[in-house]
Amino acid sequence: MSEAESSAISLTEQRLGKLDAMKARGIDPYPVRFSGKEDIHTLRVTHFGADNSLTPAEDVQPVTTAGRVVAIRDMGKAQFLQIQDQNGKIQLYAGNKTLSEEDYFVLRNLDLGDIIGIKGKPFRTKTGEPTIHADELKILSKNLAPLPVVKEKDGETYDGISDIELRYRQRYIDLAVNADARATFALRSAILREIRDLLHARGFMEVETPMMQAIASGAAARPFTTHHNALDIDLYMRIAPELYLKRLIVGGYEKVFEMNRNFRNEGISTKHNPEFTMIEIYQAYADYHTMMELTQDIFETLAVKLLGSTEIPYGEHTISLKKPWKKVEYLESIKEATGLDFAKFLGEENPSAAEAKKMAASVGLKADGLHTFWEVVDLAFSEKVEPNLIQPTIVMHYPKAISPLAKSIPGNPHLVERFEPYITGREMGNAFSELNDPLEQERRFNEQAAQKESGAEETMATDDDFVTALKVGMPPTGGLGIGIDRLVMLFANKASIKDVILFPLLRPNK
RNA sequence: GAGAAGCUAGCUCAGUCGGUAGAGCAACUCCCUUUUAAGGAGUGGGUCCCGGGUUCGAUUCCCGGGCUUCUCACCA
Repeated sequence: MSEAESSAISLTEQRLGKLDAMKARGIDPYPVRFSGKEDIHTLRVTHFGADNSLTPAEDVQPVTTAGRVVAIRDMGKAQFLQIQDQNGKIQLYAGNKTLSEEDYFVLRNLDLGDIIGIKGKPFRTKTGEPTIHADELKILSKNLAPLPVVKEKDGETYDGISDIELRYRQRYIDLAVNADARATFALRSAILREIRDLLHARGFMEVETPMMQAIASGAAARPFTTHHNALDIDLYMRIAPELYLKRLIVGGYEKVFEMNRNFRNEGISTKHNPEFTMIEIYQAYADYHTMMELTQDIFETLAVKLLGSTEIPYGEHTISLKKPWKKVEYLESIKEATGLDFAKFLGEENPSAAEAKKMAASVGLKADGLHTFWEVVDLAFSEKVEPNLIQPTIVMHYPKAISPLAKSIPGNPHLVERFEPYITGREMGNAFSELNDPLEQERRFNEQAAQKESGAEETMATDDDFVTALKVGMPPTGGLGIGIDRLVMLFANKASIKDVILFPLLRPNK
Protein backbone atom coordinates (compact mmCIF):
# COMPACT_ATOMS: atom_id res chain seq x y z
CA MET A 1 0.00 0.00 0.00
CA SER A 2 1.34 3.43 -0.88
CA GLU A 3 1.39 6.33 1.52
CA ALA A 4 -1.21 8.11 -0.54
CA GLU A 5 -3.48 5.10 -0.49
CA SER A 6 -3.22 4.74 3.26
CA SER A 7 -3.98 8.35 3.89
CA ALA A 8 -7.71 8.58 3.54
CA ILE A 9 -8.83 5.22 4.85
CA SER A 10 -9.55 3.92 8.29
CA LEU A 11 -7.58 1.34 10.19
CA THR A 12 -10.32 -1.19 9.51
CA GLU A 13 -10.20 -0.45 5.80
CA GLN A 14 -6.43 -0.85 5.82
CA ARG A 15 -6.82 -4.23 7.42
CA LEU A 16 -9.51 -5.24 4.97
CA GLY A 17 -6.92 -4.49 2.31
CA LYS A 18 -4.49 -6.92 3.91
CA LEU A 19 -7.28 -9.45 4.22
CA ASP A 20 -7.94 -9.20 0.50
CA ALA A 21 -4.25 -9.45 -0.28
CA MET A 22 -4.09 -12.71 1.66
CA LYS A 23 -7.16 -14.07 -0.09
CA ALA A 24 -5.69 -13.09 -3.45
CA ARG A 25 -2.70 -15.29 -2.64
CA GLY A 26 -4.98 -18.19 -1.76
CA ILE A 27 -4.48 -17.78 2.00
CA ASP A 28 -7.62 -18.29 4.07
CA PRO A 29 -7.52 -15.62 6.81
CA TYR A 30 -10.09 -17.62 8.83
CA PRO A 31 -9.08 -21.27 8.44
CA VAL A 32 -11.30 -23.97 9.87
CA ARG A 33 -8.84 -25.40 12.37
CA PHE A 34 -5.37 -25.40 13.83
CA SER A 35 -4.23 -28.63 15.41
CA GLY A 36 -1.83 -29.38 18.20
CA LYS A 37 -1.79 -26.06 20.04
CA GLU A 38 0.32 -26.27 23.18
CA ASP A 39 -0.40 -24.04 26.15
CA ILE A 40 2.02 -21.14 26.23
CA HIS A 41 2.51 -21.16 29.98
CA THR A 42 3.08 -24.92 29.97
CA LEU A 43 5.64 -24.86 27.19
CA ARG A 44 7.45 -21.98 28.88
CA VAL A 45 7.76 -24.05 32.02
CA THR A 46 8.80 -27.14 30.06
CA HIS A 47 11.49 -25.46 27.99
CA PHE A 48 12.60 -22.51 30.09
CA GLY A 49 11.80 -23.70 33.60
CA ALA A 50 9.26 -22.45 36.11
CA ASP A 51 11.90 -20.03 37.41
CA ASN A 52 13.19 -19.21 33.92
CA SER A 53 16.44 -21.08 34.59
CA LEU A 54 16.53 -23.58 31.70
CA THR A 55 17.89 -23.06 28.22
CA PRO A 56 16.61 -25.31 25.44
CA ALA A 57 19.14 -27.57 23.67
CA GLU A 58 20.07 -26.94 20.05
CA ASP A 59 18.33 -30.11 18.92
CA VAL A 60 15.12 -29.50 20.91
CA GLN A 61 11.92 -30.71 19.25
CA PRO A 62 9.83 -27.93 17.71
CA VAL A 63 6.72 -26.82 19.56
CA THR A 64 3.33 -25.83 18.17
CA THR A 65 1.30 -23.05 19.69
CA ALA A 66 -1.03 -20.20 18.88
CA GLY A 67 -2.35 -16.95 20.26
CA ARG A 68 -3.14 -13.31 19.69
CA VAL A 69 -0.37 -11.03 18.43
CA VAL A 70 0.08 -8.38 21.13
CA ALA A 71 3.40 -6.87 20.07
CA ILE A 72 5.34 -6.55 16.82
CA ARG A 73 8.93 -5.34 16.67
CA ASP A 74 9.99 -5.14 13.05
CA MET A 75 13.74 -5.67 12.45
CA GLY A 76 13.71 -5.57 8.70
CA LYS A 77 13.43 -8.98 7.12
CA ALA A 78 12.76 -10.49 10.52
CA GLN A 79 10.40 -9.59 13.29
CA PHE A 80 9.98 -10.16 16.95
CA LEU A 81 6.37 -10.84 17.89
CA GLN A 82 4.65 -11.51 21.15
CA ILE A 83 1.66 -13.79 21.23
CA GLN A 84 -0.72 -14.25 24.12
CA ASP A 85 -3.05 -17.11 24.94
CA GLN A 86 -5.32 -17.73 27.90
CA ASN A 87 -2.51 -18.46 30.31
CA GLY A 88 0.56 -16.69 29.07
CA LYS A 89 2.64 -14.74 26.63
CA ILE A 90 5.77 -15.62 24.71
CA GLN A 91 8.05 -13.96 22.22
CA LEU A 92 8.42 -15.27 18.67
CA TYR A 93 11.22 -14.66 16.24
CA ALA A 94 10.41 -15.06 12.56
CA GLY A 95 12.06 -14.05 9.34
CA ASN A 96 12.43 -14.83 5.68
CA LYS A 97 15.38 -17.15 6.22
CA THR A 98 13.25 -19.94 7.61
CA LEU A 99 9.64 -19.12 6.77
CA SER A 100 8.14 -20.31 3.50
CA GLU A 101 7.36 -17.61 1.00
CA GLU A 102 3.68 -17.82 1.86
CA ASP A 103 4.27 -17.71 5.62
CA TYR A 104 6.61 -14.76 5.17
CA PHE A 105 3.87 -12.97 3.24
CA VAL A 106 1.57 -13.53 6.20
CA LEU A 107 4.24 -12.20 8.55
CA ARG A 108 4.60 -9.02 6.51
CA ASN A 109 0.85 -8.49 6.65
CA LEU A 110 0.33 -9.15 10.33
CA ASP A 111 -1.39 -6.64 12.58
CA LEU A 112 -1.68 -6.35 16.31
CA GLY A 113 -4.70 -8.36 17.34
CA ASP A 114 -4.33 -11.06 14.69
CA ILE A 115 -4.45 -14.62 15.92
CA ILE A 116 -1.73 -16.85 14.53
CA GLY A 117 -0.51 -20.40 14.89
CA ILE A 118 3.20 -21.21 14.75
CA LYS A 119 5.65 -24.08 14.90
CA GLY A 120 9.29 -23.73 15.83
CA LYS A 121 12.09 -24.39 18.29
CA PRO A 122 12.35 -22.70 21.65
CA PHE A 123 15.60 -20.77 22.21
CA ARG A 124 16.98 -17.83 24.10
CA THR A 125 17.95 -14.59 22.39
CA LYS A 126 21.18 -12.74 23.16
CA THR A 127 19.41 -10.88 25.90
CA GLY A 128 18.08 -14.12 27.35
CA GLU A 129 14.44 -13.69 26.40
CA PRO A 130 12.58 -17.01 26.07
CA THR A 131 11.60 -17.12 22.41
CA ILE A 132 10.28 -19.49 19.79
CA HIS A 133 11.98 -19.43 16.41
CA ALA A 134 8.84 -19.65 14.31
CA ASP A 135 9.57 -21.58 11.15
CA GLU A 136 5.92 -21.97 10.24
CA LEU A 137 3.41 -19.18 10.73
CA LYS A 138 -0.28 -19.40 9.85
CA ILE A 139 -2.96 -16.75 10.14
CA LEU A 140 -5.87 -18.14 12.14
CA SER A 141 -8.01 -15.03 12.46
CA LYS A 142 -7.45 -11.60 10.96
CA ASN A 143 -8.10 -8.63 13.23
CA LEU A 144 -10.30 -6.00 11.59
CA ALA A 145 -11.26 -3.95 14.66
CA PRO A 146 -7.96 -2.70 16.09
CA LEU A 147 -7.30 -3.38 19.75
CA PRO A 148 -5.77 -0.81 22.06
CA VAL A 149 -2.05 -1.27 22.30
CA VAL A 150 -0.77 -1.87 25.78
CA LYS A 151 2.93 -1.74 26.47
CA GLU A 152 4.64 -2.83 29.61
CA LYS A 153 8.00 -2.38 31.18
CA ASP A 154 9.04 -3.63 34.60
CA GLY A 155 5.45 -4.44 35.37
CA GLU A 156 4.32 -0.93 34.61
CA THR A 157 1.64 -0.51 31.97
CA TYR A 158 1.67 2.23 29.40
CA ASP A 159 -1.46 3.44 27.67
CA GLY A 160 -3.86 0.57 28.09
CA ILE A 161 -7.54 1.17 28.31
CA SER A 162 -9.51 2.96 30.98
CA ASP A 163 -12.60 3.89 29.00
CA ILE A 164 -15.59 2.32 30.72
CA GLU A 165 -17.39 1.97 27.43
CA LEU A 166 -14.71 -0.48 26.43
CA ARG A 167 -14.10 -2.12 29.80
CA TYR A 168 -17.71 -3.00 30.60
CA ARG A 169 -19.65 -2.69 27.36
CA GLN A 170 -17.06 -4.49 25.25
CA ARG A 171 -15.69 -6.82 27.88
CA TYR A 172 -13.96 -8.91 25.20
CA ILE A 173 -11.60 -6.00 24.62
CA ASP A 174 -10.97 -5.58 28.33
CA LEU A 175 -10.19 -9.29 28.60
CA ALA A 176 -8.02 -9.32 25.50
CA VAL A 177 -5.99 -6.37 26.68
CA ASN A 178 -5.95 -6.40 30.48
CA ALA A 179 -4.29 -9.32 32.21
CA ASP A 180 -5.83 -8.14 35.47
CA ALA A 181 -9.34 -8.51 34.07
CA ARG A 182 -8.59 -12.05 32.92
CA ALA A 183 -7.16 -12.86 36.35
CA THR A 184 -10.21 -11.44 38.13
CA PHE A 185 -12.72 -13.59 36.26
CA ALA A 186 -10.52 -16.65 36.51
CA LEU A 187 -10.49 -16.04 40.26
CA ARG A 188 -14.26 -15.71 40.26
CA SER A 189 -14.55 -19.07 38.54
CA ALA A 190 -12.13 -20.62 41.01
CA ILE A 191 -14.16 -19.23 43.92
CA LEU A 192 -17.37 -20.79 42.59
CA ARG A 193 -15.57 -24.12 42.15
CA GLU A 194 -14.05 -24.07 45.65
CA ILE A 195 -17.37 -23.27 47.28
CA ARG A 196 -19.04 -26.12 45.39
CA ASP A 197 -16.18 -28.47 46.25
CA LEU A 198 -16.42 -27.61 49.93
CA LEU A 199 -20.18 -28.16 50.01
CA HIS A 200 -20.07 -31.35 47.97
CA ALA A 201 -17.39 -32.68 50.28
CA ARG A 202 -19.79 -32.11 53.17
CA GLY A 203 -22.62 -33.93 51.47
CA PHE A 204 -24.60 -31.00 50.09
CA MET A 205 -26.59 -31.34 46.87
CA GLU A 206 -26.79 -28.54 44.33
CA VAL A 207 -30.32 -27.86 43.11
CA GLU A 208 -32.09 -25.46 40.78
CA THR A 209 -35.38 -23.81 41.68
CA PRO A 210 -37.57 -21.46 39.64
CA MET A 211 -36.26 -18.10 38.57
CA MET A 212 -39.68 -17.16 37.28
CA GLN A 213 -42.18 -17.24 40.10
CA ALA A 214 -45.84 -16.39 40.49
CA ILE A 215 -45.11 -14.88 43.92
CA ALA A 216 -41.80 -13.13 44.50
CA SER A 217 -41.06 -13.75 48.15
CA GLY A 218 -38.24 -14.84 50.43
CA ALA A 219 -36.90 -11.31 50.64
CA ALA A 220 -38.18 -7.76 50.79
CA ALA A 221 -37.39 -6.22 47.41
CA ARG A 222 -39.05 -4.99 44.27
CA PRO A 223 -39.16 -7.71 41.61
CA PHE A 224 -38.97 -7.56 37.82
CA THR A 225 -42.20 -8.52 36.09
CA THR A 226 -42.45 -10.66 33.01
CA HIS A 227 -45.23 -12.44 31.15
CA HIS A 228 -45.86 -15.96 29.99
CA ASN A 229 -47.92 -15.96 26.81
CA ALA A 230 -49.35 -19.48 26.70
CA LEU A 231 -50.59 -19.36 30.28
CA ASP A 232 -51.33 -15.65 29.93
CA ILE A 233 -49.99 -14.89 33.38
CA ASP A 234 -47.59 -12.36 34.77
CA LEU A 235 -44.58 -13.81 36.52
CA TYR A 236 -41.84 -12.33 38.64
CA MET A 237 -38.14 -12.88 38.31
CA ARG A 238 -37.14 -14.30 41.63
CA ILE A 239 -35.75 -12.05 44.34
CA ALA A 240 -34.60 -15.08 46.38
CA PRO A 241 -34.75 -18.88 46.10
CA GLU A 242 -35.31 -19.27 49.85
CA LEU A 243 -38.88 -20.49 50.02
CA TYR A 244 -38.33 -23.10 47.30
CA LEU A 245 -35.20 -24.44 48.92
CA LYS A 246 -37.02 -24.87 52.20
CA ARG A 247 -39.75 -26.78 50.35
CA LEU A 248 -36.98 -29.22 49.42
CA ILE A 249 -36.08 -29.63 53.08
CA VAL A 250 -39.76 -30.36 53.70
CA GLY A 251 -39.51 -32.95 50.93
CA GLY A 252 -36.76 -34.75 52.77
CA TYR A 253 -33.46 -33.56 51.38
CA GLU A 254 -31.24 -32.59 54.28
CA LYS A 255 -28.40 -30.60 52.70
CA VAL A 256 -29.11 -28.49 49.65
CA PHE A 257 -27.70 -25.37 48.08
CA GLU A 258 -28.33 -23.24 45.04
CA MET A 259 -25.82 -20.83 43.55
CA ASN A 260 -27.37 -18.67 40.90
CA ARG A 261 -28.85 -15.35 39.95
CA ASN A 262 -31.42 -13.26 41.79
CA PHE A 263 -33.06 -10.22 40.30
CA ARG A 264 -34.06 -7.09 42.14
CA ASN A 265 -35.53 -4.08 40.44
CA GLU A 266 -33.54 -1.45 42.23
CA GLY A 267 -30.77 1.01 41.73
CA ILE A 268 -27.34 0.32 40.29
CA SER A 269 -24.25 1.24 42.25
CA THR A 270 -20.71 0.07 42.91
CA LYS A 271 -22.28 -2.52 45.22
CA HIS A 272 -25.49 -3.37 43.33
CA ASN A 273 -26.26 -4.95 40.00
CA PRO A 274 -29.91 -5.74 39.15
CA GLU A 275 -29.01 -9.37 38.61
CA PHE A 276 -26.59 -10.74 41.13
CA THR A 277 -25.38 -14.11 42.25
CA MET A 278 -26.30 -15.57 45.62
CA ILE A 279 -25.64 -18.86 47.19
CA GLU A 280 -28.24 -20.14 49.58
CA ILE A 281 -27.48 -23.17 51.72
CA TYR A 282 -29.92 -25.14 53.89
CA GLN A 283 -29.08 -27.88 56.32
CA ALA A 284 -31.72 -29.87 58.21
CA TYR A 285 -31.16 -30.71 61.86
CA ALA A 286 -28.83 -27.72 62.10
CA ASP A 287 -29.20 -24.12 63.27
CA TYR A 288 -27.65 -20.70 62.90
CA HIS A 289 -24.62 -21.76 64.93
CA THR A 290 -23.95 -24.43 62.32
CA MET A 291 -24.25 -21.74 59.66
CA MET A 292 -21.81 -19.46 61.50
CA GLU A 293 -19.23 -22.21 61.38
CA LEU A 294 -19.96 -22.87 57.72
CA THR A 295 -19.69 -19.17 56.84
CA GLN A 296 -16.31 -18.87 58.46
CA ASP A 297 -15.14 -22.14 56.91
CA ILE A 298 -16.08 -20.94 53.43
CA PHE A 299 -14.25 -17.62 53.70
CA GLU A 300 -11.23 -19.11 55.40
CA THR A 301 -10.99 -21.97 52.89
CA LEU A 302 -11.22 -19.60 49.92
CA ALA A 303 -8.51 -17.37 51.38
CA VAL A 304 -6.12 -20.21 52.05
CA LYS A 305 -6.73 -22.15 48.84
CA LEU A 306 -6.90 -19.26 46.41
CA LEU A 307 -4.75 -16.56 47.97
CA GLY A 308 -2.53 -18.69 50.15
CA SER A 309 -3.24 -16.90 53.42
CA THR A 310 -6.02 -16.00 55.82
CA GLU A 311 -4.69 -12.43 55.72
CA ILE A 312 -5.84 -10.81 52.50
CA PRO A 313 -5.45 -7.27 51.19
CA TYR A 314 -8.49 -5.12 50.46
CA GLY A 315 -7.84 -1.54 49.48
CA GLU A 316 -5.86 -0.01 52.31
CA HIS A 317 -6.86 -2.76 54.73
CA THR A 318 -5.57 -6.20 55.52
CA ILE A 319 -8.51 -8.44 56.28
CA SER A 320 -7.99 -11.37 58.62
CA LEU A 321 -10.40 -14.16 57.71
CA LYS A 322 -9.04 -16.56 60.28
CA LYS A 323 -11.80 -17.92 62.47
CA PRO A 324 -13.25 -17.40 64.97
CA TRP A 325 -14.57 -14.03 63.87
CA LYS A 326 -15.68 -11.32 66.24
CA LYS A 327 -19.33 -11.59 67.29
CA VAL A 328 -21.57 -8.70 68.32
CA GLU A 329 -25.22 -8.35 69.23
CA TYR A 330 -27.25 -6.26 66.79
CA LEU A 331 -28.92 -3.95 69.28
CA GLU A 332 -25.89 -3.89 71.53
CA SER A 333 -23.68 -2.75 68.62
CA ILE A 334 -26.07 0.15 67.95
CA LYS A 335 -26.04 1.08 71.62
CA GLU A 336 -22.26 1.07 71.69
CA ALA A 337 -21.97 3.22 68.57
CA THR A 338 -24.75 5.71 69.37
CA GLY A 339 -25.67 5.35 73.02
CA LEU A 340 -29.24 4.64 71.91
CA ASP A 341 -30.91 1.73 73.64
CA PHE A 342 -33.63 0.33 71.43
CA ALA A 343 -33.77 -2.97 73.32
CA LYS A 344 -36.23 -1.63 75.84
CA PHE A 345 -38.87 -1.33 73.09
CA LEU A 346 -38.66 -5.02 72.24
CA GLY A 347 -41.64 -5.90 74.41
CA GLU A 348 -43.91 -3.28 72.95
CA GLU A 349 -46.62 -4.48 70.61
CA ASN A 350 -46.23 -1.65 68.12
CA PRO A 351 -43.52 0.84 69.08
CA SER A 352 -43.96 4.21 67.44
CA ALA A 353 -41.81 5.20 64.52
CA ALA A 354 -41.93 8.79 65.72
CA GLU A 355 -40.27 7.79 68.97
CA ALA A 356 -37.47 6.03 67.09
CA LYS A 357 -37.03 9.01 64.77
CA LYS A 358 -36.67 11.30 67.75
CA MET A 359 -33.97 9.06 69.15
CA ALA A 360 -32.23 8.82 65.77
CA ALA A 361 -32.35 12.59 65.36
CA SER A 362 -30.52 12.96 68.65
CA VAL A 363 -27.47 11.37 67.01
CA GLY A 364 -27.84 13.30 63.77
CA LEU A 365 -29.78 10.78 61.70
CA LYS A 366 -32.56 11.85 59.36
CA ALA A 367 -35.18 9.14 59.01
CA ASP A 368 -37.78 11.13 57.09
CA GLY A 369 -38.94 8.50 54.62
CA LEU A 370 -39.20 5.63 57.07
CA HIS A 371 -42.49 4.31 58.43
CA THR A 372 -41.82 1.78 61.14
CA PHE A 373 -39.91 1.75 64.39
CA TRP A 374 -37.54 -1.02 63.34
CA GLU A 375 -36.80 0.52 59.96
CA VAL A 376 -35.44 3.52 61.86
CA VAL A 377 -33.39 1.24 64.08
CA ASP A 378 -31.97 -0.45 61.01
CA LEU A 379 -31.03 2.95 59.63
CA ALA A 380 -29.05 3.63 62.79
CA PHE A 381 -27.29 0.32 62.33
CA SER A 382 -26.38 0.87 58.68
CA GLU A 383 -25.25 4.45 59.29
CA LYS A 384 -23.41 4.13 62.56
CA VAL A 385 -22.29 0.52 62.83
CA GLU A 386 -22.00 -1.13 59.43
CA PRO A 387 -19.32 1.15 57.90
CA ASN A 388 -16.99 0.35 60.78
CA LEU A 389 -17.22 -3.42 60.47
CA ILE A 390 -14.06 -3.72 58.41
CA GLN A 391 -12.70 -6.92 59.91
CA PRO A 392 -15.01 -9.95 59.70
CA THR A 393 -17.79 -9.53 62.22
CA ILE A 394 -20.83 -11.65 62.91
CA VAL A 395 -23.76 -9.45 63.86
CA MET A 396 -26.39 -11.56 65.58
CA HIS A 397 -29.82 -11.54 67.17
CA TYR A 398 -32.02 -9.27 65.10
CA PRO A 399 -35.47 -8.02 66.07
CA LYS A 400 -38.22 -10.42 65.06
CA ALA A 401 -40.11 -7.62 63.35
CA ILE A 402 -37.51 -7.36 60.56
CA SER A 403 -36.86 -11.11 60.30
CA PRO A 404 -40.09 -12.77 59.14
CA LEU A 405 -38.47 -16.11 58.23
CA ALA A 406 -36.29 -16.63 61.29
CA LYS A 407 -36.97 -18.49 64.50
CA SER A 408 -37.20 -16.72 67.84
CA ILE A 409 -34.57 -17.27 70.49
CA PRO A 410 -36.03 -19.64 73.09
CA GLY A 411 -37.00 -17.54 76.12
CA ASN A 412 -36.65 -14.31 74.17
CA PRO A 413 -39.67 -13.90 71.92
CA HIS A 414 -38.56 -10.55 70.48
CA LEU A 415 -35.19 -11.48 69.02
CA VAL A 416 -34.45 -14.14 66.44
CA GLU A 417 -31.63 -16.62 65.87
CA ARG A 418 -30.24 -14.71 62.94
CA PHE A 419 -26.83 -13.32 61.99
CA GLU A 420 -25.23 -11.37 59.19
CA PRO A 421 -21.52 -11.49 58.46
CA TYR A 422 -19.92 -8.11 57.72
CA ILE A 423 -16.53 -7.55 56.08
CA THR A 424 -15.06 -4.30 54.75
CA GLY A 425 -18.13 -2.50 56.00
CA ARG A 426 -20.38 -4.54 53.76
CA GLU A 427 -23.04 -7.11 54.44
CA MET A 428 -21.75 -10.35 52.98
CA GLY A 429 -24.63 -12.64 53.86
CA ASN A 430 -27.64 -13.44 55.98
CA ALA A 431 -28.42 -16.56 57.98
CA PHE A 432 -30.78 -17.91 60.57
CA SER A 433 -32.39 -20.79 62.27
CA GLU A 434 -35.29 -21.22 59.89
CA LEU A 435 -38.78 -20.67 61.16
CA ASN A 436 -40.57 -24.00 60.75
CA ASP A 437 -43.78 -23.33 62.69
CA PRO A 438 -46.43 -22.90 59.96
CA LEU A 439 -48.89 -21.01 62.18
CA GLU A 440 -46.19 -18.64 63.34
CA GLN A 441 -45.03 -18.23 59.73
CA GLU A 442 -48.56 -17.31 58.73
CA ARG A 443 -48.69 -14.68 61.51
CA ARG A 444 -45.34 -13.25 60.35
CA PHE A 445 -46.55 -12.96 56.77
CA ASN A 446 -49.65 -11.20 58.06
CA GLU A 447 -47.50 -8.77 60.04
CA GLN A 448 -45.53 -8.01 56.87
CA ALA A 449 -48.78 -7.32 55.04
CA ALA A 450 -49.88 -5.06 57.89
CA GLN A 451 -46.59 -3.14 57.76
CA LYS A 452 -47.11 -2.65 54.07
CA GLU A 453 -50.58 -1.28 54.80
CA SER A 454 -49.07 1.19 57.22
CA GLY A 455 -46.67 2.44 54.59
CA ALA A 456 -43.53 0.36 54.79
CA GLU A 457 -41.79 0.51 51.43
CA GLU A 458 -40.74 -3.08 51.03
CA THR A 459 -42.12 -6.05 52.85
CA MET A 460 -42.12 -9.76 52.25
CA ALA A 461 -44.97 -11.13 50.15
CA THR A 462 -47.16 -13.86 51.58
CA ASP A 463 -46.68 -17.28 50.01
CA ASP A 464 -49.58 -19.52 51.06
CA ASP A 465 -48.18 -22.64 49.44
CA PHE A 466 -45.02 -22.20 51.48
CA VAL A 467 -47.14 -22.14 54.64
CA THR A 468 -48.81 -25.33 53.44
CA ALA A 469 -45.37 -26.87 52.96
CA LEU A 470 -44.45 -26.02 56.54
CA LYS A 471 -47.69 -27.63 57.67
CA VAL A 472 -46.43 -30.85 56.12
CA GLY A 473 -43.49 -30.46 58.46
CA MET A 474 -39.95 -29.11 58.12
CA PRO A 475 -37.26 -30.29 60.51
CA PRO A 476 -35.26 -27.72 62.46
CA THR A 477 -33.04 -26.19 59.79
CA GLY A 478 -30.20 -23.75 59.46
CA GLY A 479 -30.06 -21.52 56.39
CA LEU A 480 -27.36 -19.25 54.97
CA GLY A 481 -27.17 -16.87 52.04
CA ILE A 482 -23.99 -15.24 50.77
CA GLY A 483 -23.72 -12.54 48.12
CA ILE A 484 -21.22 -14.01 45.71
CA ASP A 485 -20.43 -10.81 43.83
CA ARG A 486 -19.43 -9.00 47.00
CA LEU A 487 -17.47 -12.01 48.12
CA VAL A 488 -15.57 -11.95 44.83
CA MET A 489 -15.00 -8.20 45.25
CA LEU A 490 -13.36 -8.96 48.57
CA PHE A 491 -11.06 -11.68 47.28
CA ALA A 492 -10.29 -9.87 44.01
CA ASN A 493 -9.68 -6.60 45.86
CA LYS A 494 -12.11 -4.68 43.65
CA ALA A 495 -14.07 -1.60 44.66
CA SER A 496 -16.86 -1.94 42.08
CA ILE A 497 -19.25 -4.82 41.52
CA LYS A 498 -18.92 -4.12 37.79
CA ASP A 499 -15.32 -5.28 37.99
CA VAL A 500 -16.41 -8.77 39.04
CA ILE A 501 -19.45 -9.21 36.76
CA LEU A 502 -18.49 -10.03 33.18
CA PHE A 503 -21.34 -8.14 31.59
CA PRO A 504 -22.83 -5.71 34.12
CA LEU A 505 -26.12 -4.08 33.21
CA LEU A 506 -25.57 -0.82 31.34
CA ARG A 507 -28.03 1.36 29.56
CA PRO A 508 -27.94 0.33 25.89
CA ASN A 509 -26.40 2.99 23.71
CA LYS A 510 -27.84 3.55 20.30
C1' G B 1 -34.81 9.35 41.08
C1' A B 2 -31.26 13.89 42.79
C1' G B 3 -26.48 16.43 42.66
C1' A B 4 -21.39 16.81 40.71
C1' A B 5 -17.79 15.57 36.91
C1' G B 6 -16.45 13.62 32.14
C1' C B 7 -17.11 12.73 26.63
C1' U B 8 -11.40 15.73 21.46
C1' A B 9 -7.46 10.56 16.34
C1' G B 10 -7.89 3.15 17.01
C1' C B 11 -5.89 3.84 22.62
C1' U B 12 -4.11 7.38 26.61
C1' C B 13 -4.53 12.47 27.01
C1' A B 14 -3.28 18.00 25.97
C1' G B 15 -5.65 22.36 23.91
C1' U B 16 -8.70 26.23 21.77
C1' C B 17 -9.89 33.77 26.87
C1' G B 18 -15.02 32.03 19.97
C1' G B 19 -11.28 32.07 14.04
C1' U B 20 -12.95 24.03 12.32
C1' A B 21 -7.21 21.29 16.72
C1' G B 22 -2.11 18.72 18.99
C1' A B 23 1.34 14.87 21.58
C1' G B 24 2.78 9.76 22.69
C1' C B 25 1.52 4.96 21.26
C1' A B 26 -1.06 2.46 17.08
C1' A B 27 -1.42 2.90 11.37
C1' C B 28 1.13 3.80 6.41
C1' U B 29 6.11 4.34 3.31
C1' C B 30 11.38 3.52 3.79
C1' C B 31 16.19 1.61 6.57
C1' C B 32 17.61 -2.28 9.89
C1' U B 33 17.98 -10.41 10.98
C1' U B 34 18.69 -11.39 18.55
C1' U B 35 14.82 -6.82 19.70
C1' U B 36 11.67 -6.09 23.97
C1' A B 37 7.80 0.80 26.15
C1' A B 38 13.40 -1.65 20.02
C1' G B 39 15.63 2.37 17.05
C1' G B 40 16.06 5.97 12.77
C1' A B 41 13.75 9.01 8.53
C1' G B 42 9.15 10.45 6.56
C1' U B 43 3.44 10.43 5.78
C1' G B 44 -1.53 10.36 6.81
C1' G B 45 -5.55 10.19 10.23
C1' G B 46 -10.77 14.05 13.66
C1' U B 47 -19.12 15.26 12.35
C1' C B 48 -13.81 17.90 19.10
C1' C B 49 -20.96 12.84 21.98
C1' C B 50 -25.88 14.62 19.50
C1' G B 51 -29.56 18.64 18.47
C1' G B 52 -30.95 23.65 18.81
C1' G B 53 -29.60 28.94 20.03
C1' U B 54 -26.33 33.38 20.18
C1' U B 55 -22.60 35.02 16.61
C1' C B 56 -19.77 37.19 10.53
C1' G B 57 -17.94 32.53 12.57
C1' A B 58 -19.17 27.46 17.82
C1' U B 59 -15.25 21.93 19.28
C1' U B 60 -15.06 26.36 22.74
C1' C B 61 -20.49 30.42 25.15
C1' C B 62 -26.02 29.33 26.30
C1' C B 63 -30.27 25.75 26.29
C1' G B 64 -31.95 20.76 25.61
C1' G B 65 -30.74 15.61 24.97
C1' G B 66 -27.46 11.01 25.18
C1' C B 67 -23.97 7.85 27.60
C1' U B 68 -20.59 7.01 31.63
C1' U B 69 -18.34 7.79 36.43
C1' C B 70 -18.64 9.45 41.56
C1' U B 71 -21.79 10.78 45.75
C1' C B 72 -26.76 10.37 47.75
C1' A B 73 -31.52 7.63 47.81
C1' C B 74 -33.45 2.20 47.35
C1' C B 75 -31.25 -2.44 48.29
C1' A B 76 -27.63 -7.42 48.97
